Amino acid sequence: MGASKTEHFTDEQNEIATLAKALGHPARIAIIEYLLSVDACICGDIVNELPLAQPTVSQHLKELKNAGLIQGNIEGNAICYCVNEETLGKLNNYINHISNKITNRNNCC
Amino acid sequence: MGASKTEHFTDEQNEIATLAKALGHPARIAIIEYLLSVDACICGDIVNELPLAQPTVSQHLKELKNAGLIQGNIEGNAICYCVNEETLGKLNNYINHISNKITNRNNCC
DNA sequence: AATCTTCATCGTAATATTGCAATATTAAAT
DNA sequence: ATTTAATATTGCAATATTACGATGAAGATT
Repeated sequence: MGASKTEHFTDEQNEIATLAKALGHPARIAIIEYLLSVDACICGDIVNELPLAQPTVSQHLKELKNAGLIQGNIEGNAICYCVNEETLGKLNNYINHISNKITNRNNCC
Repeated sequence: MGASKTEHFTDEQNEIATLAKALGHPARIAIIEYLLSVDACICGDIVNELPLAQPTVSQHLKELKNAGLIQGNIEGNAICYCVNEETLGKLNNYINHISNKITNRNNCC
């Protein structure tokens, strides 16, 4: 198949899965880290930071954008990118939430 | 291609991407949520909780296991599953960490 | 021993992802 | 107007993922 049966799951489950999936590639993790490391919006030069060809980087940026994890602003010739605080915060809240639920009361594992 | 160029990224980037990828499917989010909701190790019956066939669930469990997000203990005929606190904690720490880095100082976005 | 239960694995089809070369687009610079 | 620079899109090949029926393996039940 290859297509997920998203209709059988809750909106939240699908939403979180989409965010996690968007972060499920080292290049995209690297992009997020880079955007955060410069602590500002980045116009261009993301391609130079990654060991991947320009179309590949562009594709990864697109996926991060689709998931809402980054935003891009057209700045004349270039495009300024930055991390979307709200979306990353949503994922953060979720992971925090489920992490706090772990108790492993009867720890068979 | 279809294969990620993992060798060009740091161990941490690859590790986090692997964890995120493992959570990048609603069924696997549902599995984690279910394991946490019962607040215990679950022997079997995960298949009954999901709208997917048994081999499919087994496959998803395998991926979660490979990523280290869950553990499975053989309990006679059945297998007891529970969430691996350490691994989920690692992802939680990471997301917390990068979330805290957001400042969007010159907010062009 | 034969059967049932539980879970994993195999095989396979459908689809998605990854990566890049080639090309297109758009705005700035000349 | 041409050229340059930055990014997106297209098209394609290689590989991965998702899903499930069929089958296998191993302990439990009868």
